[in-house]
Amino acid sequence: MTDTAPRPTLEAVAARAGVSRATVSRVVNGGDGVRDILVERVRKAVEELGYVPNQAARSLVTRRHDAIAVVVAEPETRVFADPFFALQLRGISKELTAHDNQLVLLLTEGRDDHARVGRYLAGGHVDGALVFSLHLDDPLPELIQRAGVPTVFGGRPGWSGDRHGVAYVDSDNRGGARDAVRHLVGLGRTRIAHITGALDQTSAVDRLDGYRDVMVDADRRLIAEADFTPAGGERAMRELLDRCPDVDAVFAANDLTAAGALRVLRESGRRVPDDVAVIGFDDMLPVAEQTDPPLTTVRQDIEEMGRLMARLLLRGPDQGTRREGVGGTSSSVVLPTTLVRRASA
Amino acid sequence: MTDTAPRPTLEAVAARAGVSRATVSRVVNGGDGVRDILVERVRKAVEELGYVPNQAARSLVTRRHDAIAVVVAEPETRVFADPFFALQLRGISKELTAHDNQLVLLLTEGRDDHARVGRYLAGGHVDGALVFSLHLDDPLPELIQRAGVPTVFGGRPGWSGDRHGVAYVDSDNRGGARDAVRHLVGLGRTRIAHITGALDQTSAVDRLDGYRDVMVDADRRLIAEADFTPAGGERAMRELLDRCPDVDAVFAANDLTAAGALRVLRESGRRVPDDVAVIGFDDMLPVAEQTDPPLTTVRQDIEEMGRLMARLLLRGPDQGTRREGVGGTSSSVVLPTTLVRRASA
DNA sequence: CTGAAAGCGCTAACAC
DNA sequence: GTGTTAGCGCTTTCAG
Repeated sequence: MTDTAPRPTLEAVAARAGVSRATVSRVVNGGDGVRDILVERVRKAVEELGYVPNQAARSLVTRRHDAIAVVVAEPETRVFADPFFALQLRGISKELTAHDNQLVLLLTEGRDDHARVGRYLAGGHVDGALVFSLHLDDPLPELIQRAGVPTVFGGRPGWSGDRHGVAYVDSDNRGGARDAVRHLVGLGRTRIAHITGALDQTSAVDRLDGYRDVMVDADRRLIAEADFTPAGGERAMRELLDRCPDVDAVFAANDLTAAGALRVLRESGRRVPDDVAVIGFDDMLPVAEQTDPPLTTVRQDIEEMGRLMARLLLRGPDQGTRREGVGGTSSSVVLPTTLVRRASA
Repeated sequence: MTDTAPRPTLEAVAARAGVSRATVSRVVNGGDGVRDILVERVRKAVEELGYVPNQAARSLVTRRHDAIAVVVAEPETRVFADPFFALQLRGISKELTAHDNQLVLLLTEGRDDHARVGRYLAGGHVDGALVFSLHLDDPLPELIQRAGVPTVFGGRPGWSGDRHGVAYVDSDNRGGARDAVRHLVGLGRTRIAHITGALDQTSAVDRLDGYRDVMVDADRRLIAEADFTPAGGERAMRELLDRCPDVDAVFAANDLTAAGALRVLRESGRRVPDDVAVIGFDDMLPVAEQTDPPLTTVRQDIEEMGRLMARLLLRGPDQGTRREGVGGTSSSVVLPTTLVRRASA
């Protein structure tokens, strides 16, 4: 578990190149202000010896780590049941790699883990953190703020009294929801229902708000609460059918939920989209394309969200739009969504 | 991006507790051989100062990092389209956390990334690596071996001439496939087809072998090659229907493929399982439970695979079953699979 | 433009 | 048991 072969040090390279350690260091770190001849000699020595800088030693003096933590709160299995997380990670990874940063993944399962993560972040092991805060009452954001690590959140954090200058990247959930519902309206539907997501997550709340924006004085019975799962979607759809048999369209908070609704609709003998039009959210391919009929849905560019989070963090908190001041700056970003038309609406 | 507040050092704690740095160090690292009174005093000082050890300084001298790299080769989007990866990661994370190790995630997208990963691993930043080698011709394993980092592979690595003593964790793909096909046979089916996965991955090859184990002299036309995707499944199913209209069962290399096959079967007017029984592989819940009818499939415990990989790595290469010798030891593990019966077969 | 020297914060012998 | 001491490998003033 320890290093096997004793790796060459700066010293060794210096000796071989016939220069001082300082010079080698300079060359290794960008090599400005060193004569070309020496640069060449050092490069050669590095090559021959297979020298790789010792990051620990470097960090010790620079106090930087070129590493950022990605914290994923994972109380539910749900997030693992969809590729959301993986895609976001991919975007993050790409951006970090481009900036020579490492990605330290911190998965939390429960209360105990919060403390662990807090400690780790406070321990100054990383230069920043990317945090996915899934629930309104999540204690993590608080802990992290206290750890004093530059942070960007994935998805609008929902803690009460939004702190000043929290940086986050989110999809335009509300706008996307509006587009979906407007599309339904454009189809001539009048009894448009909404199956919500888990309302302790801002994305669910925002999508509900978007629905309400369009359906200003909608029948309250047209709103059924679910939790982003297929099972929840089925349950909600049954309720809906029960309360409002005349429903002619459903906007579900995500694709999984929509898939559940679809199934219940079919069972009940309704044809989609003829009798009831259905729209989902996410455009989670393996789900949206496989349903019967394929799902019309609101797409968000998940990978891009990840990339942006990383970019925002690496750029640092000082480059926001507003002037620095109380509470810092930290511009946040909200990405647009697009409606993807398939057969269900 | 740098540390903000100057954190207290061992020195500071020592001063406050009125002891030497060495004593504080001892207490911090397990505190054996220190008088209880002093332990107490040190603990208090640590608490009051909010002392957290500087990992860089520690690594510099111990040459350990308490960090392992997880390398995921990602040439295809496929892997991201299913929760496989996330589940495995979760298992790994749990085990590492339990042993106070950090998880450094390395995602590779293409050729350039290989070099980067190789350099990182060779750089001695981590104590070991967990590698998901997806394709037979993947250059990564080679690179990694050369880097001289203890490594455990996820899935049997497929490079020609299997090197001595490569540690890996895999599912019993072959056995699982056998179970599936036997189940089909038990159902009285005689024209049992197989839709393969991408045959440049050992899992696909092993599943095909399992099929052949049971269908010893099967009609060759009953085997159609696909690539683990739903689209591939559709294509293969069409071929199959074309070549052998009398097919009465299909064992697909994974659930996604099975889902595609299911769709084509329905289109063609076949009833499942009455006319054609279908079995998948993976038990990828969001897919297997959502198909119509729900999929009978071979389940593998993915999270456990991840956990085992980490355990194997942390335990070190010296504790294998065999004696140490040329090529080391490194016991590998193959996990059993179980058949999950749903409606499709 | 280059080298010498002083640590970064910690652990691990080795004395006491 | 506890303290003293010598680095781990690197960056970075500061001289030259």
